[in-house]
Amino acid sequence: MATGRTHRPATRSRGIPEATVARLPLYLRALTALSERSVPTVSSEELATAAGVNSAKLRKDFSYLGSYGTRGVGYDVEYLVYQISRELGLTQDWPVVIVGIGNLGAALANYGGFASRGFRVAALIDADPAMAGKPVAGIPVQHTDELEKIITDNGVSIGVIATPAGAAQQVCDRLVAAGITSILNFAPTVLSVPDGVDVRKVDLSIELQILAFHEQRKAGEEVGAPEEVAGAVPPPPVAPHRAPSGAPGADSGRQGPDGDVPAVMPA
Amino acid sequence: MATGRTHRPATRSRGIPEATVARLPLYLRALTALSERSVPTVSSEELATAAGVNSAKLRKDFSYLGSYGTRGVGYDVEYLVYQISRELGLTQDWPVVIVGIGNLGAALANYGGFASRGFRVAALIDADPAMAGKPVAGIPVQHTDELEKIITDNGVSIGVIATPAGAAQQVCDRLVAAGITSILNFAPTVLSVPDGVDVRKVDLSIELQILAFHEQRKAGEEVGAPEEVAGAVPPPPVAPHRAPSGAPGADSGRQGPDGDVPAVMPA
DNA sequence: CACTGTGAACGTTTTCACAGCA
DNA sequence: TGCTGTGAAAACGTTCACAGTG
Repeated sequence: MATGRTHRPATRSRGIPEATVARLPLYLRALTALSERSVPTVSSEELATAAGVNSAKLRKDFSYLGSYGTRGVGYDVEYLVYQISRELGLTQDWPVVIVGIGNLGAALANYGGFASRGFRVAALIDADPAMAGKPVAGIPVQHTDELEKIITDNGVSIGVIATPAGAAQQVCDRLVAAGITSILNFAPTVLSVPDGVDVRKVDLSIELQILAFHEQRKAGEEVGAPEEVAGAVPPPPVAPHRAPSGAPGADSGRQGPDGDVPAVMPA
Repeated sequence: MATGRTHRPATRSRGIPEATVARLPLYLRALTALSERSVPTVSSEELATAAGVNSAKLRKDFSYLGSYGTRGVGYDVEYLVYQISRELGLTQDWPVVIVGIGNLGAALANYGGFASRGFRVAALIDADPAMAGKPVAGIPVQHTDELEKIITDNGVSIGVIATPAGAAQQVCDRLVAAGITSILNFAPTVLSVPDGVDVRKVDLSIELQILAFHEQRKAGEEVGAPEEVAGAVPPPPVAPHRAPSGAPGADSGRQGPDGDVPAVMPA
């Protein structure tokens, strides 16, 4: 999952559950595809399949938005596209700044999926003076010094952080001070932000680690017993006090420099 | 959240909850940072703060792994690093292939966070013959024709898909046929895979859409009433049958070509 | 009749609060 | 005393199953 919120505990008013909100973009994607193929209506069953969920869940989700379907028929594709877009706030366009134009930042700048939804890359910002002025995805990179001015002048409220981990909190603080209230963080760090600022994070290596966990499980099962993989390692029995110093493999491939830092490339 | 599983409904045996598994990498990252600063022990409170969760959750999570702490003291950093690494399967190294070497694929290939955990980029694969042989991040790109051979020869079980959406399912099928059992999907499509294959997805534009939703909420609240933003749009009252054709703004910025497809660049 | 919309059952995750131990 | 480990409660999310309706 890749999800770090910062939210008032109980959302007041006609609250749509977080889990539902997180699936709306999925439905929207599936609906957009249907719309392009000029399909006029879908059943919850069909749409659910296209979105990779089950139909009960989809219907429950839609029930939070209102009654947009027709019993016996299904949902009108165009109408639903519109309703979901509106609910997600995609009927307006959102200027976005990307900070940290390394490999990842550049990839994000070039990513077509942003523009096709309501997002517009308003500026690219990097700390490296040598990058200043260089165009990436047709947009000239600007220096970090300009950060506050860029945000104010363009009325930007969403920022993307693609810097190395070491720079992320500092960049975050400046973004927030400049008026940003939503942050998408690609740097492998926990950002601390004041109340009222939303942070979502995407951590590439975390996703792989979760896969590795399940992969390991599978490997274990193949052998037969769901037992600890035989010949693994002697886990220090009770008191772990001084145990670690000798824990075999504990330090194996864990090279010191590099550790957590690199987001992709020093920005 | 970026999360698409394919799992046996109820995990048998000493099952660690999915939610806990998803947080282990977070704890590991925080612990690794402490380890590098030679901090010997942490309390659940400190570690929780560093990982961005609350301490009750962290202690519950750890309780699924076993009793690795010392009451009145806390957790031994090195020992916990080892235990969590082992639980996640990071004490072995995992060869990984990346398919689709566009901007994003290249960024992933260069990403330091993979190597620093147990992951090794075993091969880069792209459909473009012109890319074949070109080194990216020091690794020569190989042509898709070699896909099956690469996977078999290297015993790869984890694949990363960074192709455009249109190619993703096809690539996925070949990966699975070749023996891959875990996939990290960056293409904005739902992949269908047989049982026993895990898929996790990361969709950059979905994350932004979720932020936009909350951002819109904030904007609405500022004005005062948690009511529908005034002067929004006339939602067709009851029967939505023919409504969409005229739904204002429904087709606003939604340019036809581009729609869902571009993962970043035609691989 | 085929479908949506939804209460109610169920399962999972989070949080609370405290007993138990070093 | 200061912490962990954990039952029990509460919150949240999913699934079931069917009543309601175009």
